[in-house]
Amino acid sequence: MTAQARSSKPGPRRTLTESAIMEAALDLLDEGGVTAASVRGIAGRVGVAPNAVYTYFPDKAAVVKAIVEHLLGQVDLAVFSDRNVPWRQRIESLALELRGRLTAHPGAVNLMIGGPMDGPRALALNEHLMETLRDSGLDAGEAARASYLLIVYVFGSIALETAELGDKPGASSEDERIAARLKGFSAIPAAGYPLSAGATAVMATYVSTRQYTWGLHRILDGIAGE
Amino acid sequence: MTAQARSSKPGPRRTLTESAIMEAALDLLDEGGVTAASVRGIAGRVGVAPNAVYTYFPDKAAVVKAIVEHLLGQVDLAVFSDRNVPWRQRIESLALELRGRLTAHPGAVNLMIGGPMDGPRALALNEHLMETLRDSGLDAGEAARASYLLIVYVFGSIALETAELGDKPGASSEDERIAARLKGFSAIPAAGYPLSAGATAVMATYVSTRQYTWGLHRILDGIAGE
DNA sequence: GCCTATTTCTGTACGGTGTACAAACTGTAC
DNA sequence: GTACAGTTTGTACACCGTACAGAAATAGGC
Repeated sequence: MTAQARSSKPGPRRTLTESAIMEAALDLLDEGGVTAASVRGIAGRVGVAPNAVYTYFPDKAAVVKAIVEHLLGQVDLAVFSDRNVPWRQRIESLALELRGRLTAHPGAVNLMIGGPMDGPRALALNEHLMETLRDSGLDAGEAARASYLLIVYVFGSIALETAELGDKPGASSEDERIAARLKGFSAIPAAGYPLSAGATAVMATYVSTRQYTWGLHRILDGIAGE
Repeated sequence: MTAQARSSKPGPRRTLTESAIMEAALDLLDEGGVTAASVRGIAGRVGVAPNAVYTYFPDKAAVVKAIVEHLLGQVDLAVFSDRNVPWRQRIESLALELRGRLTAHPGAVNLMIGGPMDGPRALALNEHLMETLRDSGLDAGEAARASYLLIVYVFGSIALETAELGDKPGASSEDERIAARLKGFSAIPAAGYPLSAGATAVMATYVSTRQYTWGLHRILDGIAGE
């Protein structure tokens, strides 16, 4: 409200910002998984004492929360609000976009599962999903349940797929993740792994976008076909 | 092979067993969540020095793994192998049984998500799911994908539902968990929460078995209806 | 009977974590 | 120049998982 609002505060030239901390944390998360993203590690990467972080965030959980919200914020919800596009296609786009954004940072996804997803971005995403489901002709109750189902599927699959690999650095692309997942499943033929008979094959399919999309279609079939 | 195989080893009278450690850990998990289930806490509950645990388990991860396998072992797979029962009904029973067993120990479920589920019991469960899906008339590839979808749903929903509450003690029954979940969502009317319009309502539905079953039916509809 | 081998448990310690507290520093405003 | 306020650091605490050496206790061989 006062006229003289600018960068005119006492104190030393600040070498730290919220975004610098978040970037460093996300880098560490991508490189070394959840174990690498310690407060000391974050501060060290920015070249600062560990406690300096607490000037900008009340605790480590707040840093995590900010990163999660940042990632969810990269999903442009406006694109999926076009009511000329059929609702199934809108949901599918959203699910694939979300998967793409989040599996690029497996370590961050691992952190999501631990804490509550109750930030503004997470709630907005939920809200949008509800809105789209309303266009499907479902009543409010069914739309709420379908939203639950879809959220479980989208986040559940990402969670299960990245949980095992979240702590291992360097497995960012889908191919690398599939390779890492297949390692240790000797019963699986090198090529065409989804067709193997045993449970090991199922474990291996966890990481394939193809399976993900198939499952999404089956869910949408189930929702629409009633 | 030798005839004199009995309890005839030197050493002091053991006050510790694998199962005593696992029981103490599970108790702490139920009471105080993952943070309470520390090695020091486990040992303290049994009345022993922390390092004594390492006589029976190589590390803490092994304790967790043993607990997970123990819980999965409580699910009697033989009951679901009756081929006279329709495959959909068999899968539904399995999913509900699993949910019941696991949501009784939210803290343990939280631990499951972190580590790989590659123990004998987990693989057997997978195998059984595959087998049942084969009876549905799907080919091997589709059965594998459907298995993926179902595993994601069953474990994903449990994971998402219990992640937030896993660290909070005393929320073991479904009613308590719903109450805890609803706390903080002021926009939700006290009764009939699934019908509220906003995303908060969807968040609240996470904990209801009704939603869980509804989603399961929609998935089975999607799988069967093609 | 003692002696010895073997197993279980304890004492202590190391490096790691998140974080609280007070002091030191660095800049702006008067 | 002096006072003030915001930023960063030094130090410390309680906790974590766990490695290592030694003590306690019991079995079998003589």
